[in-house]
Amino acid sequence: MAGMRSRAGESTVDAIKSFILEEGLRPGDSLPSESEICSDLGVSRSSVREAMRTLSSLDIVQVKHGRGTTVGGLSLSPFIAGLAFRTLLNEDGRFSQLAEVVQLREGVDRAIGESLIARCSGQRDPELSRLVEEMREQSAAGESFMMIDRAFHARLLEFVGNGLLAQIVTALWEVHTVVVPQLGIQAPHDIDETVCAHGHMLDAIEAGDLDAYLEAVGAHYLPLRRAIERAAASAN
Amino acid sequence: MAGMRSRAGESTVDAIKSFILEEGLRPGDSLPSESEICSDLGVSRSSVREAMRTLSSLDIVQVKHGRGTTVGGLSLSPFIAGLAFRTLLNEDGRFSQLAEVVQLREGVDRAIGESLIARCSGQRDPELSRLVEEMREQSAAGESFMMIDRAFHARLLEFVGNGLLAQIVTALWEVHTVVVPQLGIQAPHDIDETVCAHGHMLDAIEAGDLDAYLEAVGAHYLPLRRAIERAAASAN
DNA sequence: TTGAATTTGTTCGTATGTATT
DNA sequence: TAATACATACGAACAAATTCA
Repeated sequence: MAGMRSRAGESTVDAIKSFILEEGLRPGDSLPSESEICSDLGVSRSSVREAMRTLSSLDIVQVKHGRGTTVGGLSLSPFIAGLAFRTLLNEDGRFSQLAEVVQLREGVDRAIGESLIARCSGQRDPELSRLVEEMREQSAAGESFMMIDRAFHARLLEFVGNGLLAQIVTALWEVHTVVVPQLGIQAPHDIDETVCAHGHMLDAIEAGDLDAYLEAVGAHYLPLRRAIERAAASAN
Repeated sequence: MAGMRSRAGESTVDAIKSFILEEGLRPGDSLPSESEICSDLGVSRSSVREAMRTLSSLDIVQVKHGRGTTVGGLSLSPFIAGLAFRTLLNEDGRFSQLAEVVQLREGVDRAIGESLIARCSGQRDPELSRLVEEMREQSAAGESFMMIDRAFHARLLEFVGNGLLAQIVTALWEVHTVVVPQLGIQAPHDIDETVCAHGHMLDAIEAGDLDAYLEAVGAHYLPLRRAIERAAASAN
C-alpha cells in the first residue's frame, strides 16, 4: 500500500469517476460525503478534497458549501476557461488565436447553411426576426448588441439540433466577448454592416438561397476580420 | 480579512492566472514555488495546492513532483476528459451523445472540403496516399486501422491551418476511440466501404470535384451511423 | 556514491463558516 | 434557538522526487 501513496490524488479522481459511472449516477444526483469517500477509498480528507477540486473544475461534480457534492452538469465550462485563458495569453501581438476562433465561428455558420435551409426555407422564425429588430434598435441607439448577436446565433443553432455543437459555439462566443474588447472600438460603418448581414442571412434562409446565405455570412464576419488585421498590424 | 476566507480558493486561482498573464509567461516557463506563492498571496499552502490542482486539471499549469511548477501546454485535454466522460455516462441507451460527436466530425470533414480543394487540387499529398495504402493493408490483414484513420484526418486538417479546429477534432477522435468499442464489431463489408471512401476523398480533392468529395465523406460515415442506429435499436 | 537542499505529495489536527433539522 | 453535519481554511509534520555540490 505504501507505493500507492505517490499517486493518491490521481487514483482518487479515477475512483470517484468510476463510482459515478458504475452507479449510473446522473447530473444532480448526490455523491457520498467526503468522510465516507475517505473511509471507502482509504485516503485522507485532503486528498479527497483535491480530487473533488479537480472534478469540480471539470464540471464532473458540483460542490455546494454546507450541503454536499452532486454530479455536475458535465458542461463545456472548463473548455471555455482554458480557451479564454489561452487566447488571452498567447498574444504574439498578431491575435492569431482570436483569428482562429473567429474563423471557426464563420466556418460553423457556413456549414449549417444547408441544414438551415432544409429545415426553415419558406418560413420565418418570429424570434429571429425580433432579435434582428432589437439589434437594429440597439445599434441605432449607439449601444452594443453583443448579447443579442449571441442570442441570434444560438437560436440558429437550435434548428440544427446538435447540442454539442451549440455548446462549442457558446464557448467560442465566451472567448470572443472576453478578448474582442482588446481590439478597440469598431467603426460605425462596420456595425451597420454587421446588423444588415444578420437580416440578409434570414432573407436568404427564407428564400432557400444558399449562395446568398454564404455571402451574408461573409459580410457578417468581414468587419471583425478587418478589425483583427488592423490590430495585428498596429501592434507589430 | 475574515470574509475573504470563504473564497480563498477561487481568488488564489485567479491570482495565479493573473500572475501568469502579467508576467507574460509562456508554456514551459517556471512559476514560483508553492511556499513562495503562499507568502506572496498570504494564504496557506493547502489553498495554493488546491488552486494548483484546479489549474493543473485545466492544463494551465503543469506540476512536477520534486521539480516545481511550469506554465502548462494550454491544450484542450480537459475538454477531452470531460467530453469522454459525458459521452460514457450519458448513455440513455440511444448513444445520442456519440451520434452528436460523429455528426460533428462529418460536418467538419464536409466543411473543409472547399478549403482543401482550393489548396490541394491538382496534386496528391504522398503522405495521405501512404496512409490510405496502409489502411488497406491493415484492413486486409483483419486488423483495426483506427490509428491510421485518425492520422489521415489529422493530416487533412493540417492543410486547413486552423490549430484550434485540429485540437477540437482530436478531442472528438479521443471520445470516438473510447466509446465506439461499446457498439460492437463492425461488419467486414462496412470496413471495406470505409477504406474505399478515404481513397475516394483523395481522388475528389485531386480532381477538384467538391460534390464527389462530399459524397465520399458521406460514404465514409455511413457505416458508423448505421452501427450507432443498430446499437440504439438493440438497446431499446 | 553520498548527502544536503529544494520542491511537491500526503496526512493529521484544529478552528470556523454554513446549511439542514 | 440549539444541535448536527458538512465544507472551508490554516498550519505543522513527514514522505518522496529531483537537483546539485
